[in-house]
Amino acid sequence: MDAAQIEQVRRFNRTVTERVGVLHDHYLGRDRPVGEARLLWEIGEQGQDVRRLRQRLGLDSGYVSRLLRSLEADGLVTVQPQPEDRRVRTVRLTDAGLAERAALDARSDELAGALLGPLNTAQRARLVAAMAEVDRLLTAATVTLDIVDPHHPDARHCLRSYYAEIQERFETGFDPTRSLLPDAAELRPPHGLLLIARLHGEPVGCAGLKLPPGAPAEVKRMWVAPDARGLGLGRRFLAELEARAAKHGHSVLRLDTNKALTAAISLYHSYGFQEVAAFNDERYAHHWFEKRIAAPLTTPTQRPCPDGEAGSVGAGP
Amino acid sequence: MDAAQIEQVRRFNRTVTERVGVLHDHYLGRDRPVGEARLLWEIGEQGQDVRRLRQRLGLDSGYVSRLLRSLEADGLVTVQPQPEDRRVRTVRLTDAGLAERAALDARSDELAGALLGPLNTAQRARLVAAMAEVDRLLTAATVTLDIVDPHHPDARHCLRSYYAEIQERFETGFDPTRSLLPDAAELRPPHGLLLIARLHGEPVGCAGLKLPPGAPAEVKRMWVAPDARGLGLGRRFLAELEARAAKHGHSVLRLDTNKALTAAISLYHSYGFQEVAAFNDERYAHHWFEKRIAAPLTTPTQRPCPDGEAGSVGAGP
DNA sequence: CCAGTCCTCTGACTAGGGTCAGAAAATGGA
DNA sequence: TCCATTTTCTGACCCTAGTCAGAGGACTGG
Repeated sequence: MDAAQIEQVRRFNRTVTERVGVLHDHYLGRDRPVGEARLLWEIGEQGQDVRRLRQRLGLDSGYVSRLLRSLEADGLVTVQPQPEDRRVRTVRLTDAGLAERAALDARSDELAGALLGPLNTAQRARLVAAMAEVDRLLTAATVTLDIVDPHHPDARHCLRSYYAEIQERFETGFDPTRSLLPDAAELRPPHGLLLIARLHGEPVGCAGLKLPPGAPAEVKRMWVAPDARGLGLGRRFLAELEARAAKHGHSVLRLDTNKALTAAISLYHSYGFQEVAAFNDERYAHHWFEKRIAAPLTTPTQRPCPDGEAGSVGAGP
Repeated sequence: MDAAQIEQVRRFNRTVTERVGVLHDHYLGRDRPVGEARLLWEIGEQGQDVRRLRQRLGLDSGYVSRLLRSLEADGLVTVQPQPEDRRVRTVRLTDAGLAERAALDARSDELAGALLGPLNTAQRARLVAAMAEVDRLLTAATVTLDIVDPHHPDARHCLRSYYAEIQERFETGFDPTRSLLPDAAELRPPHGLLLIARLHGEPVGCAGLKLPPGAPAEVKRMWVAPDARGLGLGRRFLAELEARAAKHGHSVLRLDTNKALTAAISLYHSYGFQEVAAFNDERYAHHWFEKRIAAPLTTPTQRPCPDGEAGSVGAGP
């Protein structure tokens, strides 16, 4: 991270907050305070629990309540207790609310149009491409990795999605009972661990690590949600797992995988794994990989890793 | 401008306002209201007139005054009337103010670092490159073109800079008295016009157009400030002049230029000009160009123009 | 069935950021 | 000289966005 990079980022921040920020307030805050507009937007067409709204926007419960009352007074929303749990209340947009939200939507489009407007066709295409890149990388930077218990709801969500995906993608389908599935205890300290990637609090990927004493560490059940692919998450998982395996004194990391997972296979290659002979008799595996790993040097989360990127459905079941 | 582009711009806006915006307030608003911080920053190390501050930040005079008083109370600035015009007051940072500004600067660096921090080396490089592109194009989009009188201070500034630059770049130097200089009347309606490009209110380029009745329109004195090159301004000038010439009923646009201005020459080629035989005896010209132009179809400022980009020192004296 | 917890709401309060209408001083042109 | 204009300052306001401390209804485990 050199001074020129820092300088460029700062210039970017200035330009963007000026240009986008000003237009943002101008277009979106036209009739309605920004807080209400944000809330109206977040409620969505389906409606939302107040609790979730608070969580997603990171707002004080009192504040949300007040905003909702204001929207209710304008006839834009209705708030009703949930039948199953009458403490939780659900907000729904009325027809007027839906119309208002649509207007907001149109204004967001206008705003975007105002940014592109003064440019010619080629410049527009370049701007949009660069924005996509910035967007993708900034999003990637907000993904957090945490160790969670395999029974945590987020973990279960990811593992279920993982099984569903490989069941569909493996040529032979996938039957969990015929695979060498690690049970939860194997992915729970001290025998191993399970990482969950979260984006804005939502689980978007998982990766397990087995740490058998006296044997190579093993990557298991690496999966990245379709929405979160292209963010370099697979690589980041591998880097994190490698660092953690090293910290536990392992000098070899290995994994097996199915031939259908081509993106994962090329990730393993590019990340420095070597294909080796089968080291287990997993019936769904076609490839076995191994990588020698070094003693830990820097903190795991900050450690840079080699360049490149790859799809992210991952290490064998 | 299609729906997918709009959608991407909106996604960009969301991500950026979230990520940059949140960090911005977190880092910069730490001890001090954002308004004061902005002002402190804008005063700069040299000091500033209150009037200019107000102008540049687009703030109410009362508000600025209040902010200044608050900074003064904290011992960060001193405000003194200008000797020449005692209505205008000049703000200068005290030593404490300079220190505070430096601290602010450091925090801006931290902020930029926080954006890059979670990424690996390759990702950082890509993010910075994409940010530079977005920055450049958004900046380009904020440049305005206006017709001004050749005697307007901004026009004089550009023309002076233009002469200074060609004097330096022409192999033989440049002596205005030996060139076919159009006088001010030729670049003033109805005989012609002079466009000034402005970025944040500062003049950053000019381009003149002669509209002799019954003869081809002629581009004169096209110049773009060094800071503003690479924004596609040269091309934009040409497109604007072409549209205006067409609107005045001209069907040919021509210009002459010096061989030292290579970037300009390639711009003319790529914009669709054909090199032709000398149509005047300008002693500083080596190349003469001509382009057939069409009747106007759409509004001049929004009309898209062919792709590409080029440097922008321009059409002959 | 009851004690503790969860969820939402209410009232009271704050800071920031900004607008508006003059007032006062300085200047410039007729 | 006098009057209009420019520039800054002051006081009186406003709204938004939020925080904090309870109150009270609804649920849950023992």
